[in-house]
Amino acid sequence: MKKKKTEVAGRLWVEIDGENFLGSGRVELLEKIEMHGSLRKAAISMGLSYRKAYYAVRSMNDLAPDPLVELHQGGKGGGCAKLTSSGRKYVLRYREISQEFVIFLTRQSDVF
Amino acid sequence: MKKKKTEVAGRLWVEIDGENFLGSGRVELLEKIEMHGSLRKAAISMGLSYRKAYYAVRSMNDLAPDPLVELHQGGKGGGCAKLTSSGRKYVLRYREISQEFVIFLTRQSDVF
DNA sequence: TAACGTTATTCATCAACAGGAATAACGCTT
DNA sequence: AAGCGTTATTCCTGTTGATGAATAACGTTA
Repeated sequence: MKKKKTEVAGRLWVEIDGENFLGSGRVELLEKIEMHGSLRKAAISMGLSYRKAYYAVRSMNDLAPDPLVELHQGGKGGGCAKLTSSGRKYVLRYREISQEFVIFLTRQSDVF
Repeated sequence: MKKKKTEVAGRLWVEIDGENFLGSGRVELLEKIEMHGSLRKAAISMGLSYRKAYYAVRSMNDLAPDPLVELHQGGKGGGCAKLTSSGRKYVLRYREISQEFVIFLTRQSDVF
């Protein structure tokens, strides 16, 4: 008989007023935006369609009290996307709870 | 400005060999099976199609070392479905980690 | 052996989602 | 004023998943 590997898995996200606000995908997108300074390049770099990325940013900005991303069209380079300080804070906070979650899952897996 | 309610949410499940084994829906199904002694009645009672419930039981029995549910067709009453002692143990274990998870989420929400 | 209510399985259909294509809008640069 | 590369938006289409319908298989009971 084959040895079976059992583990407790899960997903974690943040809701505002019951709506999806932040998950691992969106956080990764925010990180890529900071890295590239462009929404289009950020989307492409993580294999995401531009449209989906755009709607994600729209949704985050609409839900939060302050926008996480500033979008500028036109101008030098055609436009740009910048993470606000508020956006950076959310990324940091999400990374923290994400790490706690990994620890939680590991502990639960051990005693299953 | 409207007050916004922010909270950390999540889903939890158990995998065996990387495949979905137990989640909240399946556990509820197991409880209903124990309650009704019939897979069909269990499915209907929780607004699930019989087929989906059947495949769920199939999947669980196939993945675990021992079956969680015994299915008998024909005979008195047309057939029956019974939770095994192994199945009962999984339900209990899942309830435990599920409670821990609620505590975890509450704590994370408080400090977000 | 006919009836019964369940388990077991296949099929067709419909809706929701994902994704790409195409294009407009924008503002700085030259 | 033309060019550039981005942001902003609409449209269409293929795919996938969910769902119900229909029916076979089964074994006890009367």
